[in-house]
Amino acid sequence: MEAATQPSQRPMRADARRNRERILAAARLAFEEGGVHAQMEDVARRAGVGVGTLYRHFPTKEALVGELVGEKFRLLLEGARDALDIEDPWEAFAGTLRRNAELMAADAVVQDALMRSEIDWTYAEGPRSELHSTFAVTVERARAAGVIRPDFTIDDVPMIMCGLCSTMADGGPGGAYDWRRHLELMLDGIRAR
Amino acid sequence: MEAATQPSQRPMRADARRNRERILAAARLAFEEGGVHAQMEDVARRAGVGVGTLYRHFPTKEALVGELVGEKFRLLLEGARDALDIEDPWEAFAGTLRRNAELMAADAVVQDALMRSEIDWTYAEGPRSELHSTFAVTVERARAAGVIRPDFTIDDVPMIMCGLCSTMADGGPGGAYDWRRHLELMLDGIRAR
DNA sequence: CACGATACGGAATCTTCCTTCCGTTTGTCA
DNA sequence: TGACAAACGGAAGGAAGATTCCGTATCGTG
Repeated sequence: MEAATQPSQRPMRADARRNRERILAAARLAFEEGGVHAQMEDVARRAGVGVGTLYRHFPTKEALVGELVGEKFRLLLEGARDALDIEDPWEAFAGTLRRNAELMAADAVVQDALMRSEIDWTYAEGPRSELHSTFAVTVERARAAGVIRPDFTIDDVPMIMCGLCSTMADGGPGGAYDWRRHLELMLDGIRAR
Repeated sequence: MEAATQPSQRPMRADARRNRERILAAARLAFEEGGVHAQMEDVARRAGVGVGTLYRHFPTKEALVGELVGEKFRLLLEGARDALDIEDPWEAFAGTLRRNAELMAADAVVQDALMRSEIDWTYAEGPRSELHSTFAVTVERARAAGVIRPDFTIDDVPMIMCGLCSTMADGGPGGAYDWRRHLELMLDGIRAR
């Protein structure tokens, strides 16, 4: 979330800082809608800058997408952290999955990111692994409390989110799938019986 | 599975018929591995023909992929038909999902097809809708028997398969996801309790 | 076996995007 | 305000793939 160009150096010119924000805002918008398919030129246009400027701030499309994915994962991480304060073990677990699913539903890039491997994970690796280990605590707590099936592990979570994201992103031959229902079905499969 | 070029006309030259088969075989192979990403030139090379010949038989990549998707859906349809002969309503339902999931796992194009909307469904529409209505019978039977949750409908099935396919196709940052497990979790969520 | 009609091969063309380059503009500092 | 580095804009350059074109080779028939 800070300068991507220089690790230190003088503070970055005012217009540059402003443009960087504009670009990120435009990218959020463009990628929310079009997923990875959104084009660099489109992002530039929305930001009101030339492509050259866009590339001055983010050396490749991957870097730009990576920044957004990282941003999203930081939000997911927040969700996982908040889960630690929720008393009820099932609520902590299921509630967080629901909340974070909503976050994922909000934009298409990250859905694409979670599904296609075409994205350079290095940009979001930090938040991703931290999310993993943070939510692991909640999973363990739920299991210890006996509210989820005993064979469930934190490693099942990414898979579930992957499946879920695909139902958000797509929406078969008809209209759109009801991904919230998909999640509820899955939660019922995970809950101890 | 018959001539795509002419609705009637004279019988198609011997070498042409042979090449058509070769192309389909090569395409099956190439697309099984690479999904929609497999390239037309690659298909042609594997078939031992030039791209020109490939295009003589299938006017676009979409047409070729469509043919394969249709082929796969015909297999899925068979699965759904066989389900009608299975006594136990739960076995008929769950067993068919398992069997057809295996079929889907066998090649990547159709997974892509089920997920991304980038594919022209007209080519597989027939088998697809027939599959839908055929399996609806088994779903209804399972519900009537009280072995699946009462709010489950046939329309939930494509969504589930979509989610499932994404876990086959991808396999997150680590290796590959265990999609069979994904299916079992989901089945547990669907089964009546 | 000779002659069209068909089919073939694959280089060339077209498209779609991402990325680079460089002449111009703008912010900053003295 | 003048000088200079930093930043800008957007036309041009590439790369990857799908698709077309057309001269050549092959099949099927009289």
